[in-house]
Order: sequence, then C-alpha cells, then structure tokens
Amino acid sequence: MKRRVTIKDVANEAGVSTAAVSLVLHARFDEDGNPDCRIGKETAAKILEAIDRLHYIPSGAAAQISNGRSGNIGVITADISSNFFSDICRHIENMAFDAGYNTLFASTDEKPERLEKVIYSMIRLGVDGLIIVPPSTDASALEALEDRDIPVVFLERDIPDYQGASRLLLDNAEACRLAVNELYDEGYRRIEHLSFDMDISTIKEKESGYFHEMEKLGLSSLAKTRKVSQNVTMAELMEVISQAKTEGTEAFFIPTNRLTIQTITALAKLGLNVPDDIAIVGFDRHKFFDVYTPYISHIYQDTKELAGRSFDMLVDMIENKAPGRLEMLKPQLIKGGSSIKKSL
Amino acid sequence: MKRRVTIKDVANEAGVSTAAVSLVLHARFDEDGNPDCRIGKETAAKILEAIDRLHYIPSGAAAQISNGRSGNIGVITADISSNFFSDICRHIENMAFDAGYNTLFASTDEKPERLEKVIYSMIRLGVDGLIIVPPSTDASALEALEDRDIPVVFLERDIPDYQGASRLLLDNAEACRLAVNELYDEGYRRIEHLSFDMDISTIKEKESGYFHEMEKLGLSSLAKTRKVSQNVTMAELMEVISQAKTEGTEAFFIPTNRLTIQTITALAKLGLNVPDDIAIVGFDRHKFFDVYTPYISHIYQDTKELAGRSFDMLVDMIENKAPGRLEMLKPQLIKGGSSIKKSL
DNA sequence: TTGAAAGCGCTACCAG
DNA sequence: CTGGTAGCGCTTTCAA
Repeated sequence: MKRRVTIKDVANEAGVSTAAVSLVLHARFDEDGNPDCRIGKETAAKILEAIDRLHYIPSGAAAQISNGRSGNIGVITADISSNFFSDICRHIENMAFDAGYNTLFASTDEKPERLEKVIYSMIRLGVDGLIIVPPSTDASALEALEDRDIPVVFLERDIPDYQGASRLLLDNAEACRLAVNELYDEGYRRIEHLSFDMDISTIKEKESGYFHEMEKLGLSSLAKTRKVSQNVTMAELMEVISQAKTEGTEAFFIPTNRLTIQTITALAKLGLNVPDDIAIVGFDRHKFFDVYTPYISHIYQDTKELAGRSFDMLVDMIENKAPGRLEMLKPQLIKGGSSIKKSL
Repeated sequence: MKRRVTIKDVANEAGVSTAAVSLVLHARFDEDGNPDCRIGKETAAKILEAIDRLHYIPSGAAAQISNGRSGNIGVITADISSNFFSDICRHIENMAFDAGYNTLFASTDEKPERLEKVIYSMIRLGVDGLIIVPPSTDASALEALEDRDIPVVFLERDIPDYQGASRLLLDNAEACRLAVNELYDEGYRRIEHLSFDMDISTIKEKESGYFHEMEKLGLSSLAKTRKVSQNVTMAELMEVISQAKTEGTEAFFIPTNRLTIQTITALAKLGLNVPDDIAIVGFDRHKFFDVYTPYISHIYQDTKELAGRSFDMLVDMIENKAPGRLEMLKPQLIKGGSSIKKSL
C-alpha cells in the first residue's frame, strides 16, 4: 500500500520545516520568483522543487480542520440534470474555479425533505457558503445553517422566513405583465395560466401576478389557472389540455420551463397547432427552442447573469462578511411565433 | 462568532467519552434501540439525545484525516450541463447517496489540460474513487491517481494506456453496424459520417466502424467522413451541410448527441427536410427528440444502466479492492422517421 | 528568515 | 462494556 505524501515528506526532502512548506504553498510569486512571505527566494525554490518531485498534493481536509475554511461552496438546485439549472451550475463551477473555490453540487428533486439531508451532507463535507434554489418556502431545513452562520444565497426562489440570507430573484410581477400583455396585444383573450401545483415562492408569485394582470386588462371573468402535479404524466397533461381546448382556451401562459416543454410535447401528440389552436408564452429558454417551429415566445432570465451575480453575492458574504441583501433581475420577453396574432 | 459543535461537546453533554460518541455515531441500531457496538442501550440513547440537542454534525474533514477514507466519489464528465452527462451524474448521485457516499462533480469541457486540474482538485478534496469520461486518450493527467492507487472507472470512453482502471464501454462496432445497416436497408447508399474532430477513443472507433461497415456493404467508394470542430458555429455547420447536399449526400450517421442536435437545427435553418433531403441516424437520446418531427432514429445507450454499472464497478474496487475489469454495453437501435425509406 | 510545537475534530488502539 | 490518548496532515503562533 502506497502511503500518502504529506507536508512532512516535502519538508524532509527540502531540508526545511513544515511551516516553511505551508507558507510557500500559499504564497504568490513575483516575476523574480520571490514569494510574498518571509521565506527566502532560494529556500522557496528548493521547496517548490521538492513538491514537484514528490507529486505532493496538500490535503484539503487537513487544511480545513486546522484553519476552519474549506474553500468549498455548495450549490443546491432542484435537479442538476435539468437544462436551466445545470446551465447555472456550470457557470458557477467556472467562476468558482477561477476564484479558487471548489464547487459541490447536489439536487433536491424538488423534495423539501431532501433539502435537509443535502444540507447535512454539505455541512459534513465543509462549505464556506451555499447557493440554494429552495424546493419549498419552508425554512426549517435551514436550521443547521443558521446555527453555524453559514452564508446563504437564495437563487430564483425565496424562503421569506429565513433571516440573513441574500437573495437574487426575478421580478415576477414584471414577468407576468410582459407575458400576459404580449398575448393580449396579439389579440388573445381567453388567456389561461398553466402551472405546477407547488409550494414555491416563484410559482405563487407568478400565479398572483397573472391574475393581477388579467384584472388590469378587465379580463377577470376569463382568468383561470390550471395546475398539474410536478410528476404529471404525459397522458394526464394531454387530458388537461384537451379539456381546456374544449372549454375554449385560446392561450397559455406557462411560467415554468419544464412544463413549457412538456406542454409543447403534449400539444404535438394531440395534433394541436401552436399558436392557432393554443398560443403559448413560456418561461426560460431551452436549447430545444432553437429547433422547434414556431419559436416559443418566452420570458428570459440570463443563466450566466444569475450564476455570476449569485456567486458574487456569496463570495462577498464569505470574504467580507457582507450582510444579506436582496437583488432583483429584470425579465425580458423574447418574441417568437408561438404567440403571434390569432388568424381568425 | 459561533463556534463549531464538536464531538467533545457531545461527549460532555452526555457525560461520556468522545470514543463512545464516535462509536454510536457509526453504529446501526436494531428495533430495540440496541447499537451493534459495545455500547449499552441507555448510554447510546443518552448520546443520541445529546447529538440531537446540540444539532451536532460530524466533520467529514476530521474523519477523513483520521481514518484515510473520505466517503466521497468523484465524477468527471465533459460537461455537466450536457443532457447526456447530467443524466448520468444524476443517477450516480442517487445511487451514491443511498450507498452512503457523497458525490463530487466536475467538468472538463473536453479540454485535456483541464482534466489534470480537476483531478488535482478532487484529490485535494479527498475521493475514494473516480468515475471519469476522459476528454482525450492521453494518460498523463492521471499520474497523480496512479501514484495514490485511487480506483478509477472509465465511462463510455477509454484511455487504453492507463493500467489498472475499470472500463464500461459501448460496443461501438456494433453501434456502427446497426446505424449503417438501418440506413442501407431503407434504401440509402450515399451514407456519410458526420462527426467532431476529436482525440477520443469512441469518436475514432465510430469512424473506423463506419468505414468498416460501408466496406462490408460494398459501398467503399461512397464512404466519406466530414468532420467539424467541437466548437463549430451554426454558420459553419450549415456550410458543411449544404456542401454535402450539393455533392449528393443522402444520409448522415452522426455518432454524437450534441452534433445530432446541432445538425437538426442546421437542417431546419437551411430549409432541408428530414429524411427526404437528408436522412439521419443519431447517437444517444435527447428529451428534445420527443417533440421533434420526424422522430430521430438513434443508437441508444441507457444512461441509468451506464451510471449503475459504473458505480457498482467503482464501489467494488473501493470496498473489495477488486482489480480493474472491462465491461461492454450493447447498443440498441431506436427507429424513428428520420431514417425511413427514401421516397423517390 | 526560520523552526518547534500546540492544536483543529475525529478515529482507533489499548488499558482498565 | 467503557474511557484515555496517540496520532492523522495541516496551520499558526511563538521563540530563536
């Protein structure tokens, strides 16, 4: 069995103390090879050589235990295999890498009870901070984080009861305004809201935003929401849609990306045309939109911006002990053929 | 500043030694509440209570440092935001979770030089084993793993020069046979191979497999491969395709998922029809296929099986010191409308 | 400019 | 059945 190469081995090899090695390990060097710490240039060079020769890689665990910082940040989303979230994860991974952090990912599967377990794992592993897309508005799973003063950024969705976190949220009222008005302006009236039945801040905001807009347009009497379970089967969704079609629905505002895709699929299977049979404004972009005809009109939030700003907020909290703050992201409407004027 | 709750605090709170706490922490309990270690039922209960009261979470770092095992496995893929890989990651995450392992993810972006950095990070963090989708056939980035005898499983692609790893690979010769023959049987003759220009074992195997099949069918004179950079732009791809169309290409066998999607997109933008203008057999499934018409014929490898078998192989190596072994996965042809008989 | 040594939280061995 | 204690690899103070 091979033994781990430790800092001691390096110290021996270079004929110095472990302290010197540690110092050099964390030093930055100027162009002459001088470290920015109290170690001579020659000594430092000897040490670097020894590190190289022995293929030494310091143990993060040992470092973590002795100085309290892990250099890890955790990212908890609903599902890392979903398009929208894995995109965000990827951007965070890149930024974190450049900033010298490691990124740990985990998925909740939208199950509140998994959040607690995942947080437990992350704390066990050691994280300096966490970016979380909460699967519900329930704050109880975060107790362990509060206990430990671990900085948290809520991304895209909020847990209003949890104190001290930062938040990066989409202006959902504005998103609803854009979506509903787009359909209205193109001549649709029986505009319905189709969404998942979930206890998530954004889902709720979008629903009330929708009703609010319909009211402003004087369409309260036509306003209607249809909700499906997040595990909805294709057959069930098709049933819901044909039911709607029978009742005269003209357009759907679908405020989640996954359901947008599923609905398009269901419409295709039902042989219904977009937008002639049902017009659509969806939410978030999907690679898939590029190939589908007509192009799906959607509310767009830039994943790169989402990732970048949430990461910056987190690092600010970790490194500068910045207090939690709230930031809003402005949604954009991307127009496509799925919401163009009804041909009568 | 709040202080970490440690095993000592728990020991004090319960009035026992840290050793007792550690034992209880790792014990399993039968239905009577008896731990499977030499600790009395009452003592154990007291300890569990203390753990609960103090919201104690053990430090993985400290555990790792004292017993050498991290309980982590690493999964390195090309890009965690790609459909195919994130699917695999998700399945591994679930299995690992159930088996008591944590999963660490990282992406190489198909850049060989990033593999080395990512492996460095993983070793730093501590991993008991690694599942790797290599970005090239170059073994040099894995030196650090060899040094440390860290078990490795290559998934889907191989690095033939690296000794001692396990491998779970697709039978690419069979995949090519299925794909080319499907097109041949449907009446296509000018079947071309469209792929990325990359130094990856599977890409090369698929290319030679394609030529081999064309030869067996007596179509050597028509066999042709077109290669594009993995960063190909839509404009470039469209150019390649219209060029091919001009030259009389009837069908493409596209042995990577991403390029399959990109090609479909390009065809749509060029106003070319599938399969009448160009027939297609792609590789790997994409959610997107469900909505696209015609359904894209493709070679299918089950991500869940890929994930499950590679994870099992890895755990076997970690826990039973099993030697590296090679396993093959049989591809399947899923028939869709994208390869049906040419209408003359 | 450098080294010695005291912990960090935990496990595992050994003595009771 | 239980507790004391010596490390694990690293960082960081304190002395030299």
